[in-house]
Amino acid sequence: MRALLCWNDLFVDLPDAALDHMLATAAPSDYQPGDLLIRQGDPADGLSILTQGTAKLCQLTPDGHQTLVRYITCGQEFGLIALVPEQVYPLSIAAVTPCSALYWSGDTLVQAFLRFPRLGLNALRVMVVRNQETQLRYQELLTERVERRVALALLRLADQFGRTDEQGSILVDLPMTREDLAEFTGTTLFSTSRILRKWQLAGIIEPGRRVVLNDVAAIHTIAEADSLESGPIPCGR
Amino acid sequence: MRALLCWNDLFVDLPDAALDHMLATAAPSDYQPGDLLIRQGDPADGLSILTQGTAKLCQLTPDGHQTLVRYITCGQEFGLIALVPEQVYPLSIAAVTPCSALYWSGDTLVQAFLRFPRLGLNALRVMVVRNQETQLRYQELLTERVERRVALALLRLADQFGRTDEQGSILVDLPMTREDLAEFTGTTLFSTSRILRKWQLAGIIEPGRRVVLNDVAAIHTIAEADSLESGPIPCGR
DNA sequence: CGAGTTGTTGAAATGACTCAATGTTAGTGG
DNA sequence: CCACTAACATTGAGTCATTTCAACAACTCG
Repeated sequence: MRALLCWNDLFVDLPDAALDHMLATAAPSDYQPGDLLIRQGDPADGLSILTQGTAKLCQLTPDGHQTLVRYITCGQEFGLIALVPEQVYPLSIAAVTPCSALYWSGDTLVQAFLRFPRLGLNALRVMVVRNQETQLRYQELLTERVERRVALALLRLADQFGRTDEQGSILVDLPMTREDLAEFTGTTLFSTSRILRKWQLAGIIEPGRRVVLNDVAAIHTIAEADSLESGPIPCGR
Repeated sequence: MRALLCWNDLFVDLPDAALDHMLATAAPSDYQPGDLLIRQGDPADGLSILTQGTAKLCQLTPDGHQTLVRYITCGQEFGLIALVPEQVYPLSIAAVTPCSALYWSGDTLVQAFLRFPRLGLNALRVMVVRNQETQLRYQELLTERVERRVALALLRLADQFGRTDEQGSILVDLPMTREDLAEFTGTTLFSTSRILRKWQLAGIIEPGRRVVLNDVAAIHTIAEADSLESGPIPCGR
């Protein structure tokens, strides 16, 4: 169990006393697929760590647009915003597979942070890195076309959820609809469908609820350089 | 001088000893317009606080696209990434007006953070809030059209740099070209030019290197609801 | 005053979205 | 285990916002 905590950078290099304290003050809970671990708009009251399963972070814009911020898995924390007073969760988190989590209330946390300075430093590092990632995605959205963004998204998901098989193909082990992908990359389900289909015809991927990447190099190429337009598969045929 | 530190949420509620320690270990420096306070790609070696002037955070993408992340002014910190080992600055910071800054090296900082836990908590809060802002902008980019994004950008800049005059107009006191605005909102200088011109003809703003918002309410309307398309000014005429 | 930067504007090209119709898959209950 | 249903995926045609590119006008700063 203690090992579990160490999966998260939050708990790196903490004294045993701190880990014990954290474990002792944690409250466990379980969720079924579809359950909300966090509801957007609720007061941000605590931080959690996923100990099992996969969940997705969804954000609903004021005008009703749904966006998929990212997926989290075992060992990843959520709700750091509870460290800031008077805040509200800016997004919902929904279980994709059955999930378990450990929970700490905001007060417990602030106490722990003041008692174990290292914890604060770790949390800060986590947030700094996360913000950099957010910033990077922002930049991609700003400058890249849809096809490239989808490629980047698949690579990212492969990194997080990929299982390589004997043939070197990577299964992105995560049930995901075209619409999920669209919300994740900032496009429409029609566009993702078309793009995935094109890549399937090119033999680069096997589509389905769980995508298989047959030719990761090709996707890298798309993500970083030119699209397939100029390649062997004429567009729209 | 101590008051200066308190402008930043980093130093909220710190004991006097901590403030004194921070002041004692700070190194001051000055910059002329155009100077780089930080160069993208350099090793992230320290954190600073602007004590004077305005600077812009610019990020260059691998494919050579320039983006303008945000502006910072007096009291705002930059370089928190130096808290994470082995990092590189992900962006450049350039002085827009003459600037002064206080600087702390990464090592100094880590020591200070471990010695004054409250500092870590504060920094964490700053980063959590900043990440939320980044996330919000990401979402806007994902779901909003260019015109609305420009409106949102102007409102944000007015918030940060606005000086209200007798007539209730707001001067955004920040020299900014169309291209800056374009890099800031993720569009082209042509689009920002057209949009600003349209708003000028509608009497909503006075364009120039420093934009004046005559009718903030109208911009709010554009930012939140419908564009002017359906309004008194026919588009493209 | 003149050279370079910055801003404006039009026309054409286009990537992506919208919408509607149709096909496919997965999961449910008989 | 099969049939049925609802969710998901594909595809085409039409549209539109935005970009691109080119030409020119207006600043502004030595």
